[in-house]
Amino acid sequence: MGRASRAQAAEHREQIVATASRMFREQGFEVSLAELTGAIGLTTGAFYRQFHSKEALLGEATERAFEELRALLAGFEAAGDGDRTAAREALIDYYLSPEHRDSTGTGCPASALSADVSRQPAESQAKEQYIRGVRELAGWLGDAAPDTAAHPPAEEADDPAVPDDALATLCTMVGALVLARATAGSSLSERLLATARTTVAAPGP
Amino acid sequence: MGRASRAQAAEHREQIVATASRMFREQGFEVSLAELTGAIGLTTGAFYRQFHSKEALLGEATERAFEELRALLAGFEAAGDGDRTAAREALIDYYLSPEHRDSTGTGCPASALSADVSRQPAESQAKEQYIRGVRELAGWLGDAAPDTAAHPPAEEADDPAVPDDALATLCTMVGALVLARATAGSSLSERLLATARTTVAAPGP
DNA sequence: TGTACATCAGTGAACGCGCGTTCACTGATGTAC
DNA sequence: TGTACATCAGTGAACGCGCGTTCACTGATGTAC
Repeated sequence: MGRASRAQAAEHREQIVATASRMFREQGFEVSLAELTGAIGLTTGAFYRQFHSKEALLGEATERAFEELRALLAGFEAAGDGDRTAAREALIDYYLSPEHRDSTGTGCPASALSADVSRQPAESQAKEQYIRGVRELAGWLGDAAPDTAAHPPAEEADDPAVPDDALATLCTMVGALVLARATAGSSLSERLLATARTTVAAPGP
Repeated sequence: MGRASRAQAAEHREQIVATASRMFREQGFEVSLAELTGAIGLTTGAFYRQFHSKEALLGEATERAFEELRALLAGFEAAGDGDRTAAREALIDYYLSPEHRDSTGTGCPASALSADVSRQPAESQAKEQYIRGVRELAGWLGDAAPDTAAHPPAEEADDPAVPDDALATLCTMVGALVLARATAGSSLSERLLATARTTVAAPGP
């Protein structure tokens, strides 16, 4: 191929992170560099011109996946035009849909990467990015919650931006999605999604 | 070593399944046969005297993990001495404890194996065993639910043994556990467990 | 109960393969004049 | 604006290694008489 231009090299780096972010969510962190770089027409040698190691990519790809989620949330906010309750409901409808269940690669990394991140060492970039991303997602759910006035004052909690009911809602959403994916093909899968939708649509007492 | 007796061979098979059931939950299905058999003092050659392939082990190990869960549930029932509400509360206390979070290998396979099972083909033994196990766990939660009288008649649902509120409770429990594991080491982790415990202890409206 | 022999659980080395990583090389890109 | 040359993104082959699986072999176990 000869030497690519700086703009092309930057674009290749971008493609590697974007593709890794998608393939890691679909198939886990064990996707090989050959498969990853092959998907965008490069060889593994090119990878090492851009990254120090595969491990370095895990962190960047995790960060990228949560950036895509952030853009999705912003889209729901924009569509709601200031109505945060509507934005929250739009997210929930998407999150607990069969479409989201069946498109892991472009879906929520809090669900898709949970097992891979659990097996990463405590100091890893992937884990740090994951925790930051989950905190942000829970915070968004809290900001958008219908009963915002009921939230305790910020200084009472460890994670001031995240009220308890938002955490509980996130647990139900993530649990429903990971269970629906693992049971896909059985009647349980759709029921899990539908039941969770009903549960989180109306916040508990 | 020479030839082992039939009883020893059966015991070795038993050990392989039990060890796989634990290691797969801890590290995923990608644990190597060398590491697995090495953990009980055998070589990979011995494995193939007992199993047709690694894939065959995935199904048996998944089944075994859910058998261990069934024994745990039976233990809670026995301890409750007929009080199923107490048994349900005991399971929830265990399920959403830091101890359960930190002992994936001996913990609930519905949470520990969800990602691995999601990536298995639809017809795989592992997936079939997983679905059966999740249905049983949800059914147990439904049987033990405090408001049993409120359940709809059996013929209305796809999975007659599993009422909706048991599915919702299971989603919250599994979501809390997988998120707590992925965020272990951060303050979010304990909060997820504690919040989920409060949420599922008192069933919603 | 003892002996002769077939069985077969487990060993250990080999197989082809794909992994992450490295590196000499290529040749278009970017720069200095 | 043109020319000479240094830079460096990407190639492709190689590296050591571990993977799942196979198989000739060992020798204690199980069985037939």
